[in-house]
Amino acid sequence: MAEKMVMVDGNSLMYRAFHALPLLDNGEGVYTNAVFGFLSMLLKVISEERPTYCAVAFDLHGPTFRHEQYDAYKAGRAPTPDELRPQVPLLKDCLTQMHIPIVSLPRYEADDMLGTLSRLCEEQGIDALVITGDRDAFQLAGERTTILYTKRGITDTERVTPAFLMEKYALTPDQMIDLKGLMGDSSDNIPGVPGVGEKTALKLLGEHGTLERVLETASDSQKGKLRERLIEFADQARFSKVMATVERNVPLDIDPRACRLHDMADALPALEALKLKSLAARLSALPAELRGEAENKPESETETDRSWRAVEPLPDAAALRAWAETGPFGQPMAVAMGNAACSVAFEDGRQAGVATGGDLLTPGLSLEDAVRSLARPLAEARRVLTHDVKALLPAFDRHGIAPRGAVEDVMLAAYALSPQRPSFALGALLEAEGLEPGDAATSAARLFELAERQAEKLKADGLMSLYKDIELKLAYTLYEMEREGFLVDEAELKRLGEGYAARIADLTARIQALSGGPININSPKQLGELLFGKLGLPGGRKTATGYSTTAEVLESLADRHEIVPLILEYRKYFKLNSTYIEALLKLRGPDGRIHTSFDQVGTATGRLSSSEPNLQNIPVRTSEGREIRRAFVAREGWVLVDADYSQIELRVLAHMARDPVMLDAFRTGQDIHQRTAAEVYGVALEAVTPEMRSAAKAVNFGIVYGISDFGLARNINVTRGEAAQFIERYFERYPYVKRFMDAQVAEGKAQGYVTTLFGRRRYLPELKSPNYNTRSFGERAAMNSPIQGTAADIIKLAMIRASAALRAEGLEARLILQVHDELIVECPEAERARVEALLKDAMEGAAHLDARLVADVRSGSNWHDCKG
DNA sequence: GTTGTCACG
DNA sequence: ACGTACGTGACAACG
Repeated sequence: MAEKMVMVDGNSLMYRAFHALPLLDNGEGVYTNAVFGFLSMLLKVISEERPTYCAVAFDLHGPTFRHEQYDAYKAGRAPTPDELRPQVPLLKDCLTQMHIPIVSLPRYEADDMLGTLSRLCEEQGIDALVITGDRDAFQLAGERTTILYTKRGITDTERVTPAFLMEKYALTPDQMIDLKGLMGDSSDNIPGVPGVGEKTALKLLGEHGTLERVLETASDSQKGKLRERLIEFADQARFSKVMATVERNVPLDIDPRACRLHDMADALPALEALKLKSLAARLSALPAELRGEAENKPESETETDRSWRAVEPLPDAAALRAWAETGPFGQPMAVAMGNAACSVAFEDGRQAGVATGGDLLTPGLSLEDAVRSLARPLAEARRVLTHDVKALLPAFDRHGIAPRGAVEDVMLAAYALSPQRPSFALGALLEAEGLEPGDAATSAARLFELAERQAEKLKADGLMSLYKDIELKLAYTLYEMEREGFLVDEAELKRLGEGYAARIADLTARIQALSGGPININSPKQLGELLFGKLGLPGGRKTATGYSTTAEVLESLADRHEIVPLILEYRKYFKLNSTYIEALLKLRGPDGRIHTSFDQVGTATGRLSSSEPNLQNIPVRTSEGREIRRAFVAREGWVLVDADYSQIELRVLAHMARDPVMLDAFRTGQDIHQRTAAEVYGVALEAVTPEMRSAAKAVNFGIVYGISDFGLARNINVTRGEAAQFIERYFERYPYVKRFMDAQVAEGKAQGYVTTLFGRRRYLPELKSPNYNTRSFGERAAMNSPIQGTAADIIKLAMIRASAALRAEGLEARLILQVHDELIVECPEAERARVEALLKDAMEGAAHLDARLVADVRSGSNWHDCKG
């Protein structure tokens, strides 16, 4: 049977309890009726439902994301009665004593927190029971989520499930939102459509399914007063639906599994102090396992805290080996290893460290020596702590070391905790956790302490899974990809290079002739002087040092002088030759393959980067550049299988914003840019012209980047005013997207960071900057990072899945490259069909979004031919 | 080492 | 009144 979690809307249940019971007091004028009613109900549910986990969510006062746009909201809310208000802290104190987590987040309602917690439960296979007197929560009902709705008082309850809703209203949980959007809700000050009540709304939804469809079809399928109202109040209805939608992606720092019931009896003194004796008795009467006594503690409290004692630097390799292999204090228990140092810890808590490699404290001991010396403890230790495990794996491989114990990586942990650090060097990470970095050996020994401190933070911030299930696992896959490399056809590369060189020589001669003197075309300074000085072309001063000569500027001047197109062409070929042909030839290894390095801790958003060479920016956009991909080949008898996600960022956006229009476009397999054009221009899909689609596509990109009218205007060559109108129209058609973007910025400001679907954080101090530009940048990053970062999380999961699946199937196929939304596998011709299917499945199944993931797969003998 | 430019998603 | 699309890495030029 699945585990169960009980989660309570604290404000709602307290309010119900307060009104259901007479004003009890403890004999000293302290009212306790709401506390009593609340806890009474909670104990009853716990004893009947026998949950493993429990949490209570409270609203904080002040405006919330969902209602802040609507001034009337605050006015409509009845003030908390004077007799109730002081009971809130009393109750919270009791809950704290019972070790039941209290969940609160500024600017979010309890509903949103419960929506998020129940979603987390669903994802982790936990049944959720939501206790609330708020019908808004009905939309949360699902396969694993049941609402225990307190109808009147606190004893009269209803179990609300999807089946219940279907029977009672003939609606799905999602349609409950549409219902409220149409009929409104006076208690929440949601306007809905005037004149449309429950009856009419149910009838309309029965006919058309969604609020959007009801409104779209109103002019055709309705008549009279209703038709007019639906048309007149369409926007109000859409807005009402937005307000009625419970947010299920609130950035909670708490995980269901951290809410395990334990030691509830600790609250007995607090209950007795409030003279709530009968509650105390009922609590004591609960079966011990429900009170969570003994072994039932949450993970964080069951793990034994090890304290690592004195560091004893070792003199040399021989001594290290002696320590490691004979173990003067017993068997090694853990080994800590970085690029410049390693240390060994023993059962009795003693440990020793030694430096290796570059900053030699121990002359003559290389990383290689250290790994060899430590082969046995590395293989057998219960725990191997590393700094940058990917960099250590080659040495592990060379010495046949496959650790039996858990391998950890403090660098990856640090990245999960906070991706933008000045340095990921071990010393810097120690300092970041308040530890003194010493010499290399001392630092290595302190890896133990560092890892403990990081683990606490990872748990507290809900980042443990991101670190262990994504980053740590991915490091191995990346190592294999780097080792595998990408075969490059040298002859093809040289052939292409000769062609480019000829074009460059020809263009250089013609440009020199036209310029009337020698000029280094690669010098922006000389080029600016020629174009805007000698030739007198109109140049807008753009850079700090002189005229701008970017392709954008030159293109606008292309018709003014015949030299300009030649310069553009020269630039293109020069770039291709120097950055790609020449660099790739230099970096080809003895095996004829290019082994890029993936940086796993280099970006602010969670993406990877690639360097020496960067294989993530091999040309593709122009046909001349794309030719370079012909040189990236599969070995004889093998093929490349290349799969890329279709519109992953917009799908992520549709999912995170839960935008019904965008989700509909993806669910029905529409061309998303075409659909956007139809929405924004207000025309039928078939009436969208290529120009309209192209503009809409630019807006979609802009949205993902954190749009500004200026940026959009520059990109699609319209005035700023026109761009602003475009954006306004867009947000009218996609109000959920608007709400999502506003929420990201607000959340970033309130918390200091924004998060991806998998909890990855990006801290954005820029949001608090007094400087407009800095702050604006922060706002755009707040909108973009959750999207770009979630897409990055997803493809990382896909890589782990694909790599594991290839191995499990016993295939020779190997993943060799990732380009943000694209994965490339090299495999024997005979495996092609299986690999194509496997790769597609691994990518599409990496996450379950409301807009499902789609990956397009192609194969060929070279990278160029893998494109349609 | 910084700047300008341009390749990619 | 301000001045920007998000995220990267590599090259040549120039101080």
